[in-house]
Amino acid sequence: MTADPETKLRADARRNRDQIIAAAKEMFAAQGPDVPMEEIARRAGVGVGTLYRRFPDREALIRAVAQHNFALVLEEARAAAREEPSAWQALVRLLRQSRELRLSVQLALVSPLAWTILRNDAKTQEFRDAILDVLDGIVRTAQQDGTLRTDIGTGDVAVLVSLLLRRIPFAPDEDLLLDRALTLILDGLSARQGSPLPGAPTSAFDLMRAKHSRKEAPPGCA
Amino acid sequence: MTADPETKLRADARRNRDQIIAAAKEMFAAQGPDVPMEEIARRAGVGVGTLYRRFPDREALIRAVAQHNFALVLEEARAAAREEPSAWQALVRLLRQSRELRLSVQLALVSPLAWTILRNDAKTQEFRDAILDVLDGIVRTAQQDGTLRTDIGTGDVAVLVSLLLRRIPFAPDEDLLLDRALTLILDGLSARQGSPLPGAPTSAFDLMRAKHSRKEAPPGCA
Amino acid sequence: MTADPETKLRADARRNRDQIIAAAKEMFAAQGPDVPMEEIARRAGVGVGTLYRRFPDREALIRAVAQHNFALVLEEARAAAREEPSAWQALVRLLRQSRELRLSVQLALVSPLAWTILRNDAKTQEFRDAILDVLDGIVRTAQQDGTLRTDIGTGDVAVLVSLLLRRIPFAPDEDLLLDRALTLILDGLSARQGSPLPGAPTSAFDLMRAKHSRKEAPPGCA
Amino acid sequence: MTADPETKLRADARRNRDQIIAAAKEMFAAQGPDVPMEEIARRAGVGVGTLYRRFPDREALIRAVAQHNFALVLEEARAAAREEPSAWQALVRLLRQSRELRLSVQLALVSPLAWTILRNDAKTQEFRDAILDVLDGIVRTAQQDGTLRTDIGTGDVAVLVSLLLRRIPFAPDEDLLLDRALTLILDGLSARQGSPLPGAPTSAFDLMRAKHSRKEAPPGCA
DNA sequence: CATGAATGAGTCTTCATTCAT
DNA sequence: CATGAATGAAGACTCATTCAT
Repeated sequence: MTADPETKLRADARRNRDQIIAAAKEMFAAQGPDVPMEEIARRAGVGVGTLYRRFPDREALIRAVAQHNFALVLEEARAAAREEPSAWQALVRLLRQSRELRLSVQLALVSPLAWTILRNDAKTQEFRDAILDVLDGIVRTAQQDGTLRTDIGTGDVAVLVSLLLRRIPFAPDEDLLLDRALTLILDGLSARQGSPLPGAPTSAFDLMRAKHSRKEAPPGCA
Repeated sequence: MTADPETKLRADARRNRDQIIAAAKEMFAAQGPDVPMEEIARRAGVGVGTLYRRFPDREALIRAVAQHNFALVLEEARAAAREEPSAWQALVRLLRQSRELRLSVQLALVSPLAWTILRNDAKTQEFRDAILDVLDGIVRTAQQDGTLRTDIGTGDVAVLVSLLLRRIPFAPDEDLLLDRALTLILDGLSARQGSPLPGAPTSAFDLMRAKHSRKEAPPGCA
Repeated sequence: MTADPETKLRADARRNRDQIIAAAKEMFAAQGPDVPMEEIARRAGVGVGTLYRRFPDREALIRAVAQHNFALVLEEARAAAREEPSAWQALVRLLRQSRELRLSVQLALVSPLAWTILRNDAKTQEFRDAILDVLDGIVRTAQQDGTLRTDIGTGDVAVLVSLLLRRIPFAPDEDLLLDRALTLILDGLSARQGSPLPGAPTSAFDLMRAKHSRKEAPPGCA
Repeated sequence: MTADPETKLRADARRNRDQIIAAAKEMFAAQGPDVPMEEIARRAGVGVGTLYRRFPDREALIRAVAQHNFALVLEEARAAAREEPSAWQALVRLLRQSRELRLSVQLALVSPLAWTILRNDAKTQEFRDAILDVLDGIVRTAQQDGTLRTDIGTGDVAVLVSLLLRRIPFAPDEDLLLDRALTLILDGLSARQGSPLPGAPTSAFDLMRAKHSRKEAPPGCA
């Protein structure tokens, strides 16, 4: 639909671009978003010059990596909605898959720098909204099916997703731990029960609202 | 009970030390653990030299801030265990309070650098273990009271705590959202119900195990 | 025959490298081995960055300068051995030339820092040994010719060489003074006479032995 | 004769002063004249404040250490002249002793910084001249005795002394090596023989001349 | 007076970005 | 168009010196 930079590139140039994004993704994951540009270039097997030709500065690279990741998540979400027999199962898969995407996504969430950059990036927001859209469909259907509590909204689910994307400090066997946490959370989501929740169901729109307050630093920034 | 470096310091030196930690805490929170040392010094109202006299390098400062924060959390946990009428309520308070400590704690969790530093810091580990100890008492009591699921362990609860310590990307009204998430999670923890969980209850000890594998980089590091 | 780092460099890079070494040599001589890197860079007509690209730190630069100098001395020694009609004359020329190399060599001998660095540098040791080798040939021949005392060894001569490499404090007309000292010393070396010497002739090997005790600080270090 | 700062000091203050000079002498010898002032203070067992009360800055400390050392050398020279049966033997002892004073003196000769400071220090010059004076007496007498070559002057001897004050780079068994070198040099000095020397005998005055060109940087300085 | 805390200027070193080859 | 060399600004850290306790 959109993706200009991905089209119209000579084969080799295209390959370079992909290698750079892959390299950056790994290094961002491992060392945070301030790894030296030169190291990214080296890992990608190109010179710095080439990197800079493709991405004019670090911000552009961060944006590109984030978009790339969000696109994968969106793909996954659509596949879940499409392929799973029930909305609840789609939800389960989504939460679980998201966790698997953790390693590639979290990079973008980790640093206040990246945070600010992405908050102001239109394309990233579009992806996010598209993902929320898909999630919204799943949530509503699950609630109609009677499998999901009706006192919650898509936003609430999104929040839980985002929590599950993080690393656990110092933990051995992180995967199993997160798997168990996921199950506990799903139990909290199921229709069977109900502590009263504070506030009103948080809609997808509530989260999208965020984009109206562009240019803001993350809360807590000086 | 308290650490050595905190005692036996001339009055003014002591005050400086405190101001530096406070300043670092805020700036780490706002900008991540790589804010210029000079800015921290400025915010603390001292010269860089003073900062370096007290903390020989950035690592030492990060450690000090982390220890300071963990001490607060431990204090809170003990207060909750002591003052609340039931273990369940202690647990609820703990989860909620921890969330309030979020801003000060997360700083330490955010960067791969900080991660590695703290993973290898003995004093930090001691604090963590002490906190897990308190939590362990609460969890066992709540399970005996029949308010907490018995197929989970202290470690599982700790994981949920740590998840709730994070920021939510792009979210407006973060506090309300996390409050709702907390409630959902508590519902998942309550004794009323039970999806089968993968693995066995994760004990406090399971998490403490981590300390045996010192010196390791965070998983994902190259 | 020549070192690796000197080859395969783009023409301009190579020129820069040479200029940096020349500049460092002069400034080390004039101000000691702790002149600001930036001044060296300025004198070489490059930015600091360039200097650091070529020599990762001060130590590397010191090593490079020392190797460069030792290579010159070795060249000189070989020329003397090759071109002079007698071994004695080669010896005289060597002692005299060495004195001329004083300005460039002494820099490396002056500071405890440089001392330690070079003592642990393999390439520097190789050069030193090669020089001793040439000297050894000259010494033995001169002794067979009956022009050089036979109760001394190559090491003894080397010691005298190294003494003549130094500056004389506060002296006006340093060159003439050293020239006279050199003559006096040569008189002491000539076969004509002989006070008994303490110990046995010091061989080249005796000096090379030093390399077995690597990593040692200069005698006198705390 | 002169020494004001050494008089009129309370006993403890005096002891402090001595300890500081001793500490500085050792550290200058071991690490060069730019060791941190604080380390000198620590080794002397006093606070920096005390050090600075006694010596307003590094230069003053360097001067004090140098004067202290020169005073020792002067003492030695006088003792040699007074106690030895012949001038030649006094000369031998002087050269040998000087070598023993090496460790304490060389510190002052090592760095271009110290060099410049001392060259401009009147008291240091006085000491040097007094030493040359004593040496001059010895030299003249030895020449009259017919034991010392007459084509050399006191300055020539002084140059040889100063050469023997240095360290030998990388050498094992430095002491024996210098002992042998000393003997060779003495052989060059003895009256028995005579290569023609360049220039004229260098008098003590020739060396003293240096003080007329105050404020000059060491030859070779930028 | 002694002490050691505070200050800040001075260096080293790194890295984003530009540009010649 | 790719490369990697050059640049210089920015930040870490040290240490001489001053000054409050």
